[in-house]
Amino acid sequence: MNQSALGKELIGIDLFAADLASPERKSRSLIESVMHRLRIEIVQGVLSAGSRLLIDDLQRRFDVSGGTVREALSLLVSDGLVHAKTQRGFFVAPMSLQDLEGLTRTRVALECESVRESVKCGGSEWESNLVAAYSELIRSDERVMRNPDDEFDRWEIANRNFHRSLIGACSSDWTYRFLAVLNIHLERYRRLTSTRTLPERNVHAEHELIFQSALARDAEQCSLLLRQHIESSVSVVRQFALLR
Amino acid sequence: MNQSALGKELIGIDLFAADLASPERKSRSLIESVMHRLRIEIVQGVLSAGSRLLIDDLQRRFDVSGGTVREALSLLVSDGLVHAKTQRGFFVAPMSLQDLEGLTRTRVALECESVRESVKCGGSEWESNLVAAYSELIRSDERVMRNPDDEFDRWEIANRNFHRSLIGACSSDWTYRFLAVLNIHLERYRRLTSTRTLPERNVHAEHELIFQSALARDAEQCSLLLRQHIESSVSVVRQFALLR
DNA sequence: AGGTTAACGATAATCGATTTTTTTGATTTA
DNA sequence: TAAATCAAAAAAATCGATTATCGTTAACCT
Repeated sequence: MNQSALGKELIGIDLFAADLASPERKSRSLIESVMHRLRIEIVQGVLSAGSRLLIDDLQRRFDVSGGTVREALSLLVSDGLVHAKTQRGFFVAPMSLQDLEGLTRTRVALECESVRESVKCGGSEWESNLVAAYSELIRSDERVMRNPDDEFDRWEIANRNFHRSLIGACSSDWTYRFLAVLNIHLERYRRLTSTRTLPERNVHAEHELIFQSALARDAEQCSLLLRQHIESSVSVVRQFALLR
Repeated sequence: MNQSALGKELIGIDLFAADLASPERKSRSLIESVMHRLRIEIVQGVLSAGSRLLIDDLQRRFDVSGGTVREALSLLVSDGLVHAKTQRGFFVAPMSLQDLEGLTRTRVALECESVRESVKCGGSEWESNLVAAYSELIRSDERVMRNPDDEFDRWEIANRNFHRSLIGACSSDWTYRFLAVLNIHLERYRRLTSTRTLPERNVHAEHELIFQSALARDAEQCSLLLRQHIESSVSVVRQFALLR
């Protein structure tokens, strides 16, 4: 990665959406630990969208003081998973079809523009990273076909890495940051479609076309395919008719 | 505005970058008040980029408890003005040329894509809002020529409103949110070019062309002009050669 | 009955003190 | 000299208790 540090040691928004539960995420403080646990519970839907986050409850549940809970929640406001209203507490960010569409449109804007730039100005390092990420994704594709339950999480990581390396050449820390936020929210919607079965539509084929157009340095084509790829994954979720 | 509430009452990121000091910003809690004051000091450079934010100092300076300061700082992590590192405190977000470029690239991606959509699908409401915002901007242009010092802040607001109404038809809450974050950071860079004199290059003419192409429903042209407009405003700041 | 106020329980906000952790600077050791 | 050690000093993290605010219900008045 040619990126600057992007403050791996900074706390706040989560840059590694997919591997939420990865083991090496050792928390160095109670605040961080509570923040992390809350994030998982929100993304997984244990704490349901829109519901209130009562300090007292959480304080008891996590066996920490109120202040610690409040600070963890305040930090979670960063990635928009938690909303805060003055004098009336914290809430899990609500979900809605409108929100999902906004999420997607914004992702399209950022990711498609970035891939255009990357394809144009990506060097050999970008190219080899991309190739590596793609072949890892294919391998993961096969594995996940064989036994979906065990491999799904790893497939998601491979998928995310592929998307990241597509835009790896040109995007800024800010773009990364925002895409990370969008991703963690999108993951929340994906988990709503409970069944972790692999999508019926041929994601695999879509990836292949995107990959090839990137290598062929066809920026416009690549961007277009990527847009369709992203947008079509919405319609899958949309079928579940989220209310509001 | 056709937007959903976008939680005006939510605290966290600041959606009204320009009118930081506007009077009706009554804070309903100490946390909010401290957060607000800190935000102003950071954007204005009173607290310099990269510097440490010591709890003890701030606690004394604002005459509140440490916990209150910590929570205010944690909330400021949302809009990236404050960085937090576990067990070693809070910092003012650093500034660098690279950061400025990333900020700009990301803004271009979001704003240009949004304007494309808006120009395509904007209805009469969008159009009349745009016309209103533009004419207000012209009026502000004139006023600010006459006496720059007094009117500058108001011009910035008019300018921001013009940009917002350009993309008003189609963009999502997420896009708004991100653009607000980018804007407040860009404002920090603008203030670095101390002199609040109006830009030499003809911003006025650029705005006019953008406005006209929007009304003419020439999405591509409008997007292109907007891109150039945004990018050229960077080079102004760039001259000041921020180090690091 | 309709609306206003009063009181109370629940919850958020805030503080001051205490405990950990990091940083610093002097001293020792290889 | 450079690295390692260790003991304050500084700062962050955390807690438990207190205070302020909100929402709801009950009493009250015309």
